[in-house]
Amino acid sequence: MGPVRPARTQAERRRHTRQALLDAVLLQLEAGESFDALSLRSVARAAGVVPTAFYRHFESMDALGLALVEESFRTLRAMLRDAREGLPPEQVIHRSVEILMEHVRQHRAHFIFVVRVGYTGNVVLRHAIRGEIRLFTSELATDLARFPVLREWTTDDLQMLAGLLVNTMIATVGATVDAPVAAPAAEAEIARVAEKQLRLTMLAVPHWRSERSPR
Amino acid sequence: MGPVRPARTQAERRRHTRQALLDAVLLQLEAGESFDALSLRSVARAAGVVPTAFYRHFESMDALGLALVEESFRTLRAMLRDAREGLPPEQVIHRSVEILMEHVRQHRAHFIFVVRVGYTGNVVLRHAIRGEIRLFTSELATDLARFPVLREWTTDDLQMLAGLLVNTMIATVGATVDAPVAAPAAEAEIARVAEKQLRLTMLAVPHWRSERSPR
DNA sequence: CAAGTTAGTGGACAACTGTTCACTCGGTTA
DNA sequence: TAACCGAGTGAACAGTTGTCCACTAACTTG
Repeated sequence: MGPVRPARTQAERRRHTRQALLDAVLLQLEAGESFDALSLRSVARAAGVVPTAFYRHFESMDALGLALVEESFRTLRAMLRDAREGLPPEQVIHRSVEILMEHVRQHRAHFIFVVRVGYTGNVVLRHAIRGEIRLFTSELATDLARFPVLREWTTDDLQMLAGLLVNTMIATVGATVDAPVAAPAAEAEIARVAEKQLRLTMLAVPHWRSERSPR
Repeated sequence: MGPVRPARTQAERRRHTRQALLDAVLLQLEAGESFDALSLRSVARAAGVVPTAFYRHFESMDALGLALVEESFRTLRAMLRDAREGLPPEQVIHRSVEILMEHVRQHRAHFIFVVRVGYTGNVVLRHAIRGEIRLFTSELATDLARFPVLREWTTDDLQMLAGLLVNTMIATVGATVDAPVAAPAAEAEIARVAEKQLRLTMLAVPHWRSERSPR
């Protein structure tokens, strides 16, 4: 069965174990562990590496967590990009939910990480994630501004609307990753509700009058 | 300064330490710790009791957590009750948000517990909390059914709407307990956004046509 | 008041934790 | 090729953890 050490160059080897550490955490999260309950040692062990080797890559579990925040939000932004283009103006909502569910299925661990750790006790990670979510919301607000109905909305109102939509998304993701893996019926039900909620929200848009610019 | 052992009867004494254990957890949560990172020993220590005494009251940290779920949702239901009565039909929304913020201020630890642990790795606690939230949502749906505009809505649609409102509440609570304690400006801003979001949501209500009963 | 019950004690246990240190040994570079 | 560098090793550390056990002493009950 040949040598099992495929990483030849030193840089390759480094990248490889680093990723093994990150993946080890994601795997344990997916298995139901809580991030703050993970020990450096268990992570190293799961990555097939001795505890001391951990420090060659991250100075602490927090640092590793921050790396995961980056990695996860790369995924989230890719999703937003997918949603941005190729959205038939009718059924924007239906397609958006489809795209969301699709991404959750494909990057389950990343979404679990964001949705779980974003509410954890760990202050530094929680704030990092909440900050990224704020950014994410702002990006969505900018996207929304392109819709004709929303063209005259104030930035403040757009943020408020984007926040509402993101809340719904987060709750949807939370429900999805909580449901058993690959349970199409449960997923479909969750998607159905999410779609209704988004439809209802958007239904209000034409009737909104901001207090701030009441003209 | 007299004797510091005010619990005379055995039952009193028991109740007293039990509550001390619960409060110790709430306090540590409020201080930023994660529930799954709390150790039985640290809790006992903070309650001023030896580790073995813990077992006289709870067989595990999970059991203690479940007790906290109960305690917390007693608070939440009290809030719902407060909101149910004495809501001037105009400004229902404004008052609801006020009541919510008021309760969060007064029972901060309980809300922190629900909002944090409801997303934690700990499966049994997470499910317990999510179950309670579902119940809570259903109660809200029932309440909503009393509003004239919603009288003809299907139960399914009412649940969907209640879910949307509860999502907004949860997000609002999350933001509030994340903000520094007693920061009126930050709180006011959060309340302002929440109110807008609820207003927007309710704005859609008169225009909603369910797919299911399209008459 | 004597016997019984029980909340809380204190010591011990093996297991696990984060971090340190001196080390090996293969890829990199001068 | 020789010196170097750095990813990963392995042993050791002091501290903490959950749980077990025999114990005490104060409240309760016959």
